[in-house]
Amino acid sequence: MKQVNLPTDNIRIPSDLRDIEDRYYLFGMLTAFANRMQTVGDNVFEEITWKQWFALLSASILQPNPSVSQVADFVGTSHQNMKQLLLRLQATGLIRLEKDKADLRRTLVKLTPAVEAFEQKYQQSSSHFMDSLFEEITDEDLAAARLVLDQLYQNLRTIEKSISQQEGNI
Amino acid sequence: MKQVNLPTDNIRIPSDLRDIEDRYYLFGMLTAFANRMQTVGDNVFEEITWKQWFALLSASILQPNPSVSQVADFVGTSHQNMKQLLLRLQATGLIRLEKDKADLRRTLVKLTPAVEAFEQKYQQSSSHFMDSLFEEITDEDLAAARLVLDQLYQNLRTIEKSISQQEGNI
DNA sequence: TTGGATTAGGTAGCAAGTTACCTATTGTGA
DNA sequence: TCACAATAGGTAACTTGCTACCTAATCCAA
Repeated sequence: MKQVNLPTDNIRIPSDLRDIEDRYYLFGMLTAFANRMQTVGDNVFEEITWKQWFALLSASILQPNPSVSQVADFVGTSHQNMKQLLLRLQATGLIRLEKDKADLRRTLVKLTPAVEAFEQKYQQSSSHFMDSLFEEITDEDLAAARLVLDQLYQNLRTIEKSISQQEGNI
Repeated sequence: MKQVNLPTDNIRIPSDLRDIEDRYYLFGMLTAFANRMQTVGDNVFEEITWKQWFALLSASILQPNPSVSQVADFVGTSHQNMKQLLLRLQATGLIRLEKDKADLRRTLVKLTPAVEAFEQKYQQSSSHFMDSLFEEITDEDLAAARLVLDQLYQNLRTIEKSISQQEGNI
């Protein structure tokens, strides 16, 4: 049990909570971060939301020609949700959804040339945003945090798989 | 630091995640983790969702008598959203929403005695879940990751405030 | 003490997420 | 080759999240 400083400005933390376990603290921190990240991130771009930007980034990482489900898996959401999100993204003209002629089940996510202009438009502001977000965090800190999060994510995937196997057995 | 370029149709994409800048990697990891955490977490409890559990935990941390907005701020969501979530939580009987007689604007979040039985019911499975999630992560790792996430969260709050100030000036 | 600022919350509309269950296509082994 | 499993996605109903904008209660300073 260690000392905990809960990250809130306008909420007084009762002293009996100093003993929260680090694991739960990390947990709450990740949840609150994800929640607030959406709010803040939606202010970075005019045309698209923060989640749409992350789907766009993911699709670009997975080029060439990822399917809807591949992007969904990369982002960590269901294919149903990703499809809806990608349809909205397609409406902005940044991507194009195309049936794969080689496998009629798949829908491919293709980036359009509009992405280049989009990227140029936000190059400065997005890198400024990243600089602000990672201010005072060194490369060493980052690398250390990355190791822990990698392990955490791997463990989560393991749990996820054991759950879906259980359900498959019913 | 490597440059991240959002690709157009004719730009080659790094196929390996290790080529991505650490900051973007951490970013994507946090997002994917939060997404998958909801899916996995919803399997931990029968009666309530993962988000509802986190709201319940937050309300218990903020006792005595936090308001809806205080819980919302702690969790990192809007008060409108938190109110809806707490209404569903109230329907399960674990909390009670009450007008504050001393300040008629506020709605207080009170835990009911049912929480105790709830905690007992899930004591084993939830601690087993935590053990699985943090497997092979040492206390030192945890502490290191926590320092980074604390700084990251603090930076995010700073950006959040500068945004709301900008909007206030319009 | 009154009038403006602040704070708490309500309403509405939409984006993003889930599970459950369905169809269609593709892959595979007897 | 043909039945069946696996894969990709569609539909529906629901929870969780947001912003914009509203009212009501409280606070505070002239």
